[in-house]
Amino acid sequence: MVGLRAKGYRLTPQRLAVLRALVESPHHPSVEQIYGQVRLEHPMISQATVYRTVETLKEMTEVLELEFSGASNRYDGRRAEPHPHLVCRGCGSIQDLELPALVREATEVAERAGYELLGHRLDFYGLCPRCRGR
Amino acid sequence: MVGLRAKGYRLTPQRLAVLRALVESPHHPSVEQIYGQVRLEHPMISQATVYRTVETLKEMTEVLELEFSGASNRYDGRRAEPHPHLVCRGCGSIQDLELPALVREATEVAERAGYELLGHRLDFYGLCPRCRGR
DNA sequence: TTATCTGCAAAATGTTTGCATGCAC
DNA sequence: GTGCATGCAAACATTTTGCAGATAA
Repeated sequence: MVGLRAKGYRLTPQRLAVLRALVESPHHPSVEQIYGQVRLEHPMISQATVYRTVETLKEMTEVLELEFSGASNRYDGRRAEPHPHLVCRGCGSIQDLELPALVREATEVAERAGYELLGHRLDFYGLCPRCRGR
Repeated sequence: MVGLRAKGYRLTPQRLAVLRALVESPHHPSVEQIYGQVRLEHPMISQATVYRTVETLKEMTEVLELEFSGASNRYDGRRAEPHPHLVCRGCGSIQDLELPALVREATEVAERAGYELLGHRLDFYGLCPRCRGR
């Protein structure tokens, strides 16, 4: 699964648990949330291990990291290639968007500028329908 | 200038200096860099004041903040509305992009999802022409 | 067997805050 | 004169790291 072994990494129970938590959640969880989930079955795991595993998976391009300076980073274990998101400033929820034309067009522009493109961030911040009501 | 006074804020030398540093730099400086610049003329200013001023200007929609979790946030005092950027992972340089059609289209999509839109982030990460050579 | 991984605690980083003093108005 | 702003240092939040013991291969 995901080829940790194939790439020379050891397949530890902790890594499997973090990976499962990431793949099973559609909510773009933070390390804190992954930690809480994983601890249900691995009470002895440490946050440091979660941080390290997430970093490893990021290097393997198996998760996508969304950085937030004021708050915790969030992780997408379901779609590791960069893609657009809707981020609610009220409740912190994050949902995926499908905008393939946008991504394609944007990518072309960046490359035309002479950049070797490594990734992108196409995120929209606002209030989700639920949070608008308050 | 910029109407700090008009909005009920006091016009202090520190605030003016930070504002000037922001408007004069096209490099999307960090607080650290603004601090270094401002200190040339105000040796007694503190970093806390720069942080507080930048926060104030952000609330006034006079600067745009670009968050980076691993590194310092960067600030654009020349164009406060959200707009696309090219960010070099090698040297950290940031340059503005003009993609009005992209922004318009993207905005429509987000609003169609029922969001009250507050801002967005359309950034591209890669290696600039200079850094590609290394 | 052995190099990698883990848990723990401490450190590092960027940012925010409390408080006494200073200054814009 | 009054209250907002500043400087300083301490507090904060998140993430990273050093190290000794554990474990996958």
